[in-house]
Amino acid sequence: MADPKKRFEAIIQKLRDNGHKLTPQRLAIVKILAKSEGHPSVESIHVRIKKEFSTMSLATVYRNIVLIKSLGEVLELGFPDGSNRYDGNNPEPHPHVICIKCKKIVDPDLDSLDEMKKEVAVETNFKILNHRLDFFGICGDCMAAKV
Amino acid sequence: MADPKKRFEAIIQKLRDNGHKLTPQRLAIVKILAKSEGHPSVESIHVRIKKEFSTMSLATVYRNIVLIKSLGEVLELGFPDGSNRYDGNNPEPHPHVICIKCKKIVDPDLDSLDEMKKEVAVETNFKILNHRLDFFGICGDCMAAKV
DNA sequence: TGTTAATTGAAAAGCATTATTATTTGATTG
DNA sequence: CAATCAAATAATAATGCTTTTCAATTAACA
Ligand SMILES: [Mn+2]
Ligand SMILES: [Mn+2]
Ligand SMILES: [Zn+2]
Ligand SMILES: [Zn+2]
Repeated sequence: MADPKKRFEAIIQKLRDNGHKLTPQRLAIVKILAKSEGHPSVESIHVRIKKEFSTMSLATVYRNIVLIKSLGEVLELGFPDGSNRYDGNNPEPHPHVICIKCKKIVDPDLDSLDEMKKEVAVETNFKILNHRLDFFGICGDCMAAKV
Repeated sequence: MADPKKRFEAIIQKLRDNGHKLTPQRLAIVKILAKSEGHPSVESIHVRIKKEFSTMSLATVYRNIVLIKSLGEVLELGFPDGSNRYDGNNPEPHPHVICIKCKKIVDPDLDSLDEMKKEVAVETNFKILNHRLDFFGICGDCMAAKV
């Protein structure tokens, strides 16, 4: 895991470099994304910030995520059911392990993926630019909690 | 690739066994899914069948896909942008290679995934039940077509 | 401090999918 | 080979998440 403070600074600097204003709402969103503990959703970001800024609009969270995404500083994990989770701590594509019970999302250590990518490129004659790998299952906590 | 005729029969039999009627609309949908050439979308299935049944409703395509999915006879590839593609020829989870230019979807041969799944299970203490692996890139045809 | 373009909040619009409902129809039975 | 009836269909309305709109606000810069 990258240092959240360094990630925060890096994202802020990127915003500055591209001529974007640093509003309190924006800073609050970046702060949460820099850590991305548990891979937050738009909704959970909104709820957390509302405690401090009661007028914070959901549209503002969406808008800022679109902006930060366009700068390549947050990884969006969009799911077919329409839900989205974010990782601003590590914005590069990487595998995820998702608990279908408690919705926890974890970053596993896996290095065999690069080799796999090369295999696929050779076999299919594609130029591979990106990838997405999700494992779905039940986490240890939820297994233990089962009756 | 499985034999489309055998897949067609298998899906039809599954429908019969579960007490579902075999309507002409349903048979037309199953026929396309059994082959799943190019991993069709709801829209492309609808367009193809409309040529024969001009009154075919889009809702009917959706309904039947939900049904066939519930019987485990089609794999749904849902994308974050809301689009969906289907594979009724091989309904088990498997990797896909997707061309971002022409939207072609290909099934690569990859066997190292099972091992990876075991690694992840051990490392994260999850019980892995399912997975999704997509590679995004540009296919040979689109590379060649580039000016 | 004043100027200005970016950003915001609130509400409306957009859009793929799902639900509703009246009508039609496949399958079963005798 | 009809009659029956639950299942399926077509058409349309509703849903729910995300984006857009627009007037008001504000960060940045001189
Ligand atoms: Mn992650
Ligand atoms: Mn496939
Ligand atoms: Zn869990
Ligand atoms: Zn292509």
